[in-house]
Amino acid sequence: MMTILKIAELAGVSKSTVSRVLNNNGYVNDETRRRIEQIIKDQDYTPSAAAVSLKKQETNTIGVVIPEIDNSFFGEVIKGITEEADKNDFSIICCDTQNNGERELRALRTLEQQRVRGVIITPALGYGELPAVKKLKSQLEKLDVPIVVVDRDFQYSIWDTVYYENFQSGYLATKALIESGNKKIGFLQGDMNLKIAKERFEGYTEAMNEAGLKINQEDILPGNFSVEVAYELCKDRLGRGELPEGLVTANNRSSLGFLKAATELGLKLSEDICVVGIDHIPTLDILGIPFSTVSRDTEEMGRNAVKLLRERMEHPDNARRISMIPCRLELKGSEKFRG
Amino acid sequence: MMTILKIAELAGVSKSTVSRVLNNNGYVNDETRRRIEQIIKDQDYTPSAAAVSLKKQETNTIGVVIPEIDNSFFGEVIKGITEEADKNDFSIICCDTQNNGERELRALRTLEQQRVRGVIITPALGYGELPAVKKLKSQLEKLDVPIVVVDRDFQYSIWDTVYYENFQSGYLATKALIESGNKKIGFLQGDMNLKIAKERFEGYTEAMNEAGLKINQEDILPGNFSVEVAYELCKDRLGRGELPEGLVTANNRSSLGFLKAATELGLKLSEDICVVGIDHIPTLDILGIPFSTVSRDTEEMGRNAVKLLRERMEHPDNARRISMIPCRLELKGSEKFRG
DNA sequence: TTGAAAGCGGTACCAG
DNA sequence: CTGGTACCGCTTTCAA
Repeated sequence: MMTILKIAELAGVSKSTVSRVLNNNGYVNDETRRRIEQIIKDQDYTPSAAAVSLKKQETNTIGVVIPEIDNSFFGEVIKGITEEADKNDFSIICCDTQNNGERELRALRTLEQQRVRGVIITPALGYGELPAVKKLKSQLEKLDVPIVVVDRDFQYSIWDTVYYENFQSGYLATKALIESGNKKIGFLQGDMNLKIAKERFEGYTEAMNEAGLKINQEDILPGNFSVEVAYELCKDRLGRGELPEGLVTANNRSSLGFLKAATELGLKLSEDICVVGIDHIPTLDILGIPFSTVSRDTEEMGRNAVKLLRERMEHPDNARRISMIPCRLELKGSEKFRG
Repeated sequence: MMTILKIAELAGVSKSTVSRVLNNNGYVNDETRRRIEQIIKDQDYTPSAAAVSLKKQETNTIGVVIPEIDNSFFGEVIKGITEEADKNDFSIICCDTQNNGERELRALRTLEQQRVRGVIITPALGYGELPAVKKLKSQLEKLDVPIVVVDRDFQYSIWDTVYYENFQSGYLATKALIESGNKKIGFLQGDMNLKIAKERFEGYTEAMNEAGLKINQEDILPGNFSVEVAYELCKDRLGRGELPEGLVTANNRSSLGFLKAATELGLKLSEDICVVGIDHIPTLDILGIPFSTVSRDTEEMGRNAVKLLRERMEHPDNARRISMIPCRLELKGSEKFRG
């Protein structure tokens, strides 16, 4: 393995000089510089990140802690993160927690060992219980580096956050159904331990109240953002009794669970039931399945997370910032009955 | 920041002793060990990966270079990788290339700086041209660490590989259509610069020949594994002339492009055309859309990649190994006409 | 059973 | 403009 010393010897200079060339600081004779650069290139030398970090007491690595890397939503977020990180010469250490709190804590420990320069995290689910929240919070604080929380805010969070207009998304989705003439409208909830789930639901409530519409308790389905539970709830509820005319689903997984149940029950969108989902589902768009949603720019969430991190590195004492990602209605027809 | 020295001082011993405790090697008095362990725990100390790597001349980091992190296929692969890496205390540095050869080379350079212990890579597309292949190959060789190539093998590759039964997948998909009574069967190709695309197509050819069926050139669509091109080709071909009875699509993206075109053209599966896709599409399964595929265990591909890497680390001189991921037919009905 | 010391590959200060 | 040197945090050998 090449080292700075070997390069120096090949060039007949000291390693100080090579270091100056590498970092492009301090004075170096033009001719010498060229010669050294040539040797570096010939030898295809690149300095050891470990040595640099150790000396500088600072890495160029940021840790990313994600709950479901196989969920396309997070795939898109990571795409945005890597894109922006690339631009700033940051490397990404990627940890998937599968929504498991213990794996999450282990991931943070790994990132601590790596002395990452900052952390981007979407907390695992299940932080309804106070002790777990506190544990997470103290782990994050202990890292003592900039933190950006993405998508899922949590109780007592004190960090920069890339957040979503959750209330607004629930509100707009509901309103779209109302304006299409639906009156009996239900809501398939997310995990109500999470703020994002509560806010989306509140948006729904607000829209209903505003329109003077009654909320039927049996049409409020207590999901948890997973496909499976959404499916079970819908299969049960939509299989009996008087159906709601319209339904708002709390996220992309919930939408899929609903669609699966509806398909199995033979319910047709815009004929038997109307629906607006929160979060788009790329595959449905590709298939041309008309599924109305409230959408957002997911990659932008990733890019903004890195930007917030960088700004925090530069200005540690600035006030906490929240990058609010807007929601936009994308109506495809499933919000209203046909004809 | 805590260091081993501070821990040593707190414990009233030398850092050598603390090191022995940390690494659990060498003799340490039981009482002393307990005391040190307690202090480590109290201080929540964890050693700096940079310092350890520098001294040991070895990291516990593996680099992952992926072409489309927002493709659920690769999301699943990464899930498998992180899962298995976790078990072995490896950290993952994750690079997304978006199928861009230059970003790929940049990624490898980053991994070189990081002195990763091994690399798992699915090469970007576009390695039809020899110079690009050679460049990639020499970059990989230069790293001088174990390499595992996943999914896309490439010319002159000399590394351990997690590969797929591509020929077999094309063969089985085609055979399923044939056995369901289809005779005029087309193939929507992948990027024929890639071996995986050629082999899938050869499987199709073989099955057709074996059955004594004629291949119509106009039903061979020159796709490139992307949704867009698949869509354009299908929209064009299926919009005119005598339709093929059956079609095999070369990967998940191709299948989506086909489905989009079919939907737009109003073609119904099992009524107007039959189809078997290579690679499953989770969303379709969830939706209960009957779409027959030849599938594989994607997460297993990721896990096996890490396993191959580990074995190569232990036995650098073993012969090259290929972990062949089997394909299995999952018929949902779209392979045959109804009634 | 423990400690002292060298050294991993860089950076940065200071002297020349 | 260049070189010598100390040091970052840790492991490992050697001596005690």
